[in-house]
Amino acid sequence: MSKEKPSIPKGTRDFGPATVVKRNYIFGVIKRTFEKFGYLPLETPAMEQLSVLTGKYGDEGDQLIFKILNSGDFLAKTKPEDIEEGYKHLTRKISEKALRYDLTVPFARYVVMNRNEISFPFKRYQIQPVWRADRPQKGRYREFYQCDADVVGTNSLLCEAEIVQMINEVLTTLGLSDFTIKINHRGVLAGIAEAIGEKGREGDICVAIDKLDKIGQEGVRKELLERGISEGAVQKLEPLYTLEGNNEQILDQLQALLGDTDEGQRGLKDLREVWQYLKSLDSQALSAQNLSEQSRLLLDVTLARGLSYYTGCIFEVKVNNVSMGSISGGGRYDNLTGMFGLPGVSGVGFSFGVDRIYDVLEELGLFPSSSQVGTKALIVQFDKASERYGLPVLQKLRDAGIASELYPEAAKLKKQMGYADQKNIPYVILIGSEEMATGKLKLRNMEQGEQQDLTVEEIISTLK
RNA sequence: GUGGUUGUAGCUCAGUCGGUUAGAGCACCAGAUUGUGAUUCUGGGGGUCGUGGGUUCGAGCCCCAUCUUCCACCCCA
Repeated sequence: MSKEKPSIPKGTRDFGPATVVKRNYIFGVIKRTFEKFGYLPLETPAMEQLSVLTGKYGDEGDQLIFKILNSGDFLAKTKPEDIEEGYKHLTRKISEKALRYDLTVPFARYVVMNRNEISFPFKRYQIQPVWRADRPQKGRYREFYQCDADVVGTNSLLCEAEIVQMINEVLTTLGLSDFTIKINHRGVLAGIAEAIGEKGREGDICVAIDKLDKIGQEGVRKELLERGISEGAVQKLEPLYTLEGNNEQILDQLQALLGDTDEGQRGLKDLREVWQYLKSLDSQALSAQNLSEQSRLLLDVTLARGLSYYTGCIFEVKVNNVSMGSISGGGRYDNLTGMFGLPGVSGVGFSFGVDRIYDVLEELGLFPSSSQVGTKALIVQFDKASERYGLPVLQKLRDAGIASELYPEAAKLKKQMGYADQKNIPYVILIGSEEMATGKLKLRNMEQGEQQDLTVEEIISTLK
């Protein structure tokens, strides 16, 4: 092998300065909103014990966890028989750590480890990358950021209502107006399964009906039958796809259908309570009208979500009229900490997918110019004398809060001007012998190509 | 994990049936212009054709493997 061309792993990306600036704008909006609702920041390690992560995301999820090979002689404890027992067995022998798959499970782990120091309800937000050994696709990366907000230690459905409020606030602040917050409840799904005579089969039913908008009613029917749901049950299920009316009317219809199932009862009661809270909060999610949906908050009985730890309300957010999957999702999990030996702590949370939001804002041209930062003025120098003269000027500009730089060498003017041009610096200040003599510096406006002779103070007041 | 797709200059892409020295635009560098960028003109540098094998007198082009890209599925932010 001769010179090796450098590369980065599949599904990962470098972020150039322009991209980071825009991403930070999104992070900023999300952070400010979370903090406004009383959530505090938390960070956890990039890697967790493998045992903390396995079994929390289902079999599919376990396969997508990036495992970290034990350091040193990772084969020291293995025997030839271990290989024959298959990769799952072998994995436990050679890997004890893994990259985090999401932020919710590490959060639950943190809560359990710090249960005595935390006062409940505990509200935290967390913005960090997560890793999935998935095959990359549009909007799907192997390393991506999640922005989670969770609250544990209360069953109150005010939390669910506030999640709706936060989603609405973040997305509208980012300039999005046509999006749908879908909400459903695991209890409703369980109640449906029971009401159609397939109690306990909601898992299979969910996976199938979740695809309704993609593969259509016939496709779902086929998949349900393949999964062993009876013909009669499928027929009873199908009227649910096309429930008519607004959210409250749908709730009433569901009441009639599932009212006598315990789980259905529980789900509907929760959902009604969420609506009640949102009404009292005068929520925009109830009042705002979308272009493409009748309501921004939409009760959708076909929303299922894969993660197996959800037990109550579940959410998913879709921006309408863009080619992008969901940009946010979450739900209530009653027993996540129970897996780590702390039962009886209910939690609810959700997550924004920044990478997807970025792509959506880019597609819709919604990044404001104010989200661009950069140098405002470049001081051009001709020689040592002008550099010496320029240094205090530079400091004065910075003291005045003006982002500025002095070109660090007496390069050709063409080169220095070109530098300003390329970095999109709007003003250039020229300090030559004439300027030093008069104290009037040349301020050149790079967009208009005009320049005027001004004192440092005049320049500062112009640029401020 | 399954099926397909992509890779040629820093970037976007041409490249005929397998045939001599692989091209263009943009970008970059230098000069025209010793105190003025973006515009104009002139010149210049830059390629192991993703990588490794194979077929052939001869491969950017055909075959195999591998990596990467994008897409569909599974699943998901």
